[in-house]
Amino acid sequence: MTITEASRRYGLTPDTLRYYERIGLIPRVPRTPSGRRDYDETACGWIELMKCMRAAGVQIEALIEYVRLCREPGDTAAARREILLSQRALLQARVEDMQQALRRLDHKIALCGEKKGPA
Amino acid sequence: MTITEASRRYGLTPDTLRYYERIGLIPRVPRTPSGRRDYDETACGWIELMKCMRAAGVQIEALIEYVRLCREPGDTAAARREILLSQRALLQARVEDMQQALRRLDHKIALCGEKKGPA
DNA sequence: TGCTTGCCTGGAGTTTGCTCCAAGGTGTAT
DNA sequence: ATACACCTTGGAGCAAACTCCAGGCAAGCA
Repeated sequence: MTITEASRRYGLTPDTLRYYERIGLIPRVPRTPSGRRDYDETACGWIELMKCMRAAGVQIEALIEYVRLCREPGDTAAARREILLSQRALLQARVEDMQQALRRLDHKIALCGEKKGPA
Repeated sequence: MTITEASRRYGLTPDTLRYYERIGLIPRVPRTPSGRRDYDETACGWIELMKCMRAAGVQIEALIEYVRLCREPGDTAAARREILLSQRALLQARVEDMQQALRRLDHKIALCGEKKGPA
């Protein structure tokens, strides 16, 4: 699969896919003999995972470290688990912030015409 | 209340408070005769609201427009309601993205040692 | 009166995460 | 064979949201 096909499949631009690979957010994608990227199922799986994580706002640095650990030989399960747990906690906290803001918005929507202050 | 006191109260830096005022994210804060900011309850209310909204990732541009409508004379309730509703929808969508990522993280945490791929 | 600390403004610098561009190679169709 | 579309890399440019800084005023105090 070419970079343009992969970009359409996941709704990311070719530039973004090249950028993700360059910074190590996804592992190196296999190339054709002439040097062009040829996305296979594994490469697509990484894109899909990272699209999901980035849409949720997970820190790129943590994801890069996770990918690095996946490529490293030996048992990196504990270190990877650590990253996943810490990012899970951050995400959970952000969901709670957002739910608080949602309640607040609902409140303001309900009494919208009544006053113009911050309350 | 001085800017430093207000910044401590809300966990934002004085620079950030000045920045928020400069761009219109909060209305102009009253000054002492010598020109220093003197945060009253209304100003604090705005800070608290914006801290909540920004922590949730609500777009600054939308918030600035909301503040502008609050200061404008006349009935701006409908326009303000529109902003609140659209930002509510965006927030809701982002919460769902994050919950999807949370489920995915939980899945990966559960089978962490098993393999090193994206799945 | 001078020292230190805090605040003011306008503007420049930083970080993150893309996004665009130039120069050049490749592959297919006419 | 020669357009033309698509791909490559390295590097520059950009927008958002701060964050920092210089130069200067003001307030409390030894």
